[in-house]
Amino acid sequence: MNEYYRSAYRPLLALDCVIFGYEEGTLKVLLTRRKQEPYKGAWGLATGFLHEGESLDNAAIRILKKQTGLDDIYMSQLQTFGDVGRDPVERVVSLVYYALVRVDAYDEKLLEQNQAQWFSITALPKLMFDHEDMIQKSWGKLRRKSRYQPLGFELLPEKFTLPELQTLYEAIHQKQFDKRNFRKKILATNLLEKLEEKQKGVSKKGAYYYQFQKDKYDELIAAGFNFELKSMAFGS
Amino acid sequence: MNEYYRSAYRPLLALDCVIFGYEEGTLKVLLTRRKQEPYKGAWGLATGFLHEGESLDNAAIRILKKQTGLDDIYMSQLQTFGDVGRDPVERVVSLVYYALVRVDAYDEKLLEQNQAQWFSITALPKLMFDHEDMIQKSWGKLRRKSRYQPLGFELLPEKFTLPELQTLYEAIHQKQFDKRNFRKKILATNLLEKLEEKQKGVSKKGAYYYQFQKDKYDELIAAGFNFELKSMAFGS
DNA sequence: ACAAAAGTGTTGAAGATACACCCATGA
DNA sequence: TCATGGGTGTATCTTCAACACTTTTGT
Repeated sequence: MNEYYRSAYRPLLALDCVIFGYEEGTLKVLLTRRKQEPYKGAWGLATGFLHEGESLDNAAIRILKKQTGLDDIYMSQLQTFGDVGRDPVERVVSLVYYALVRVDAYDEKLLEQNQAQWFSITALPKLMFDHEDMIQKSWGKLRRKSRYQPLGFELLPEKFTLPELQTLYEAIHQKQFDKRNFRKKILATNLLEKLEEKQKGVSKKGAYYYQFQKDKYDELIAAGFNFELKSMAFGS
Repeated sequence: MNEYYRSAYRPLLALDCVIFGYEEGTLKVLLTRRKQEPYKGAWGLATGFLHEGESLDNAAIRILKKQTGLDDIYMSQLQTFGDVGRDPVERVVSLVYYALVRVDAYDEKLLEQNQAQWFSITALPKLMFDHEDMIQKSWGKLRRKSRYQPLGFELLPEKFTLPELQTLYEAIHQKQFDKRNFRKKILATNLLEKLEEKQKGVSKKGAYYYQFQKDKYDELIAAGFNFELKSMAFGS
C-alpha cells in the first residue's frame, strides 16, 4: 500500500437497518435500545459496524440476522448519512438499509433478548441521532417503490387476502383506496394466484386467500419485463 | 471514546463523482486518468477520500470543484459501493455521487490540467475498478429521475431551444421522441418562459429560446407541489 | 425558388377514477 | 333475520400516442 492510501482519513462505518413490518393494520418499525453509553437505553435502529473483509450487503444481512433471526429478507440500500456531528461521540458515517419482514415469521423471544420492540410508524418514540430522519426517508422510498414494484407481499404471510393487502397499502400510503379499483389494479399484474381456501374468523363471509407468484415475477424480470410506469415514458 | 467505537474496523472512504455533461447532441461523462500506481494512467471517475470533519456532500462539492472549477452544481448521492475486492490495492468503500454540469461553463484549461476528458456515454474507454458499473447505474438513475423532475435544464445553458432540449432527452433516453408530444409535455409543466430572442446560425428559421423558471419551480416545491407521476397513484 | 428545420392540432385508445349494489356467512 | 365484511361492473374523464402539413428564412 502506498502513501496515497496510507495517509487518508479513516472514519468509522456503521450500518443502520430500518426494519419494516406489518401487523394489525399498521405499518411498524422494529427498534432496539442502545446498549452502550452514552445514551444507553435510547431507542434506535438495529445497527453495527462494518467488519473487515465483509461486503456492505453481507454486513446488513448479518445485522438483520442478529436482530430478527431471519435470513432471506428483502433488503435494499437507502443512502448514506455522514453529517459531521450526527453521532455526538465520534465521527461515524452510516449506511442505511431498509428491510421488509413478515412479522409472523419473527421470533418472539428475540424481541426480549435484543430489547427490541415494534412501533407503529405513526407513533415512534424519540430516537437517537438522525434515526428519525432515516426512518422517514425509508418510508418515502417504500411508498415510491411500492408503486412500481410488488413489495407489499414481502410484508405479508405467504397466504393473504386482498382486503389484507389493501389495508397494508393503505398503511404504507396513509390513504384510503377504492376496493374495486384496487383489486383491478393488483389483479391486472397477473402475479397473484387465487387459492381455494377462504380465511376464517375475520369476517363472516370469509375472504379468499391469494399467493404471490414469485417464480412468475422472477421470470418476467429475467425476460427484461419492466414494471415501471408507462406514463411519462416519452414513448415515441 | 469508549471500547465500542475504538475497537471497530475503519475502512477507507472514497467519493467517486459521475459528472454528466451534454455537448453536440450526446450525453457525456467526464473522466480523468489515475494519478498513482498501480494502474497509473487508467481512466476513471473524479475521486477523493473523505476528509476529517467534512460532511459527505461537502466532500463531493470539494471534489467537483477541484475537477471542474465550479460550485453550485446539481449533485446527488447515488449509492455506496463496498465489495471487498473492488479496489485491488486496499479495502475502499466508495460513495458515488452523480452531477450535472453545463459544458459551456466548463473551464477548458482544467481539462488538461486534470488530465480529464469528456467521453460520450455510448463510447466509454475501459475503466478502472467498478467505475463502469457506477456510470451505468448513474445513467439509469438520471433516466428515471428525468421523468419526474426537471433535470435536463441543469445540463443546458441558461437559454436553450426546445429542439435542443428534445435532443438532450433523446440522448439521455437513447430514443426518438415525437416533436409535438414532447413540446406538449414540456410546456404543460408551465415552467418554461419563452423569450423574444431566436437562435441564429443553427437553422434557417431559427428556434425561440426558452428559460427554465427555477424560482417558480422552487416555489411549487416549497408549496408541497409534487411532480411525481399520477398513474399508479392509487388515487382514492 | 427551394431546402432545411421550426412550429402547430386532432383523433383514437388506454388507463384512471368515481360510484352502488348483491352475496355469503356467523351470530 | 340481520349485521358484517367480501365481492363485482360500468360510465366518464383524463392522459398518452400516433400522425402530416404549414411557416420562416438563408442561400
